Amino acid sequence: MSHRYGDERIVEWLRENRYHPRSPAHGSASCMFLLDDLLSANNAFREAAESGDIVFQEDFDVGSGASRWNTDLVVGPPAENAQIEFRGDRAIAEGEPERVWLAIDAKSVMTEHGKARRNRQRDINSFADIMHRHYPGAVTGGVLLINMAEQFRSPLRDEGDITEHDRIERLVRETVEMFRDIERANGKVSPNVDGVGCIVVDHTNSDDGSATALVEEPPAPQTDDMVHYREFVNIIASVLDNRWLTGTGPDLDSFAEVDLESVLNRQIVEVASAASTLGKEAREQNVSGESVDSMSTEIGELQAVIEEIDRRYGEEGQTIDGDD
DNA sequence: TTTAACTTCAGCGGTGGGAG
DNA sequence: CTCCCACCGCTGAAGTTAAA
Repeated sequence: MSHRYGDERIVEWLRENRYHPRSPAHGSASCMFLLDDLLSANNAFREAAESGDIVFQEDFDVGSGASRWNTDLVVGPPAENAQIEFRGDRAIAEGEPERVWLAIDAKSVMTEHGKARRNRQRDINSFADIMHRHYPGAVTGGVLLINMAEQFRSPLRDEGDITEHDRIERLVRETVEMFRDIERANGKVSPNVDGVGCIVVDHTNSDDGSATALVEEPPAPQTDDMVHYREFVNIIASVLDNRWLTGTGPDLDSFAEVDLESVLNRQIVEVASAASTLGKEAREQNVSGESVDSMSTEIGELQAVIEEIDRRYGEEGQTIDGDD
């Protein structure tokens, strides 16, 4: 049996459930489908999940005050005393993560596209920013459900008040472009989002819900587009793999076996993470020796990685062609 | 168990600025 | 002037958690 992707499954969900804008149910469904897609797309991710090295949690709270964010889905290594539970036939257990390796926010633009898309764009940017402030190396992604039906029955409007979307094709094309244009991290550790996937559907939300369909022809993203849902799955899986799952960390003995660039990136994440903890303690004027030690250790390991890169590929270690 | 209090969410509409 | 559209913050039902 071949894997069924989240874009098809969310359409089926819309057929079988009543969409309500005030409910987080559709967002939650999207996230679980994406989780299944990632488990299917990447062996290292699935193996880590099956062995319980990583767990997922929905509605995960990050930060406090103005930089508070409730994240739809996070994945990371489990906390020390976490209750871990495998449920159904999903290959990953649910539980409290110690750190965040992956964070996903699901959003939808079903009607009033012109206004809603701006709001969702802000949401995605601010989500990625806040997430990275608390978990510097977190891989972040947004799943966007975009409606292309010409008519839409909003449960928030009066009975019989059906919204007519004139020029819906243009609206959807511009909405997709807007999410494509959001700045990407491109595999680097950055405050930007790593990927955004747009799922375009035709959903009137009236009683004949059977009409709901996945839109695959333009203006829906095409297969090579980075906002195409399946491309998005690949991007997220790949960054996740490179940053957290490949190699064994900055262990000098294993340098020969792994890609030094991913070791370097990963160690920078460790330094940033330690700096985040130390900085917070400094702000609260309550610095622990443990945090200072940890910061020093991580910087030392970063130094070791840099030296190894220099030793292997630096000017001293190889014949330089030509003159200067 | 039921009920109440709280949080979250996409979308609604008032508003103001710019174009015609 | 009028018309249009983007911006911004508020809304209120669904869902969740806590209380009774």
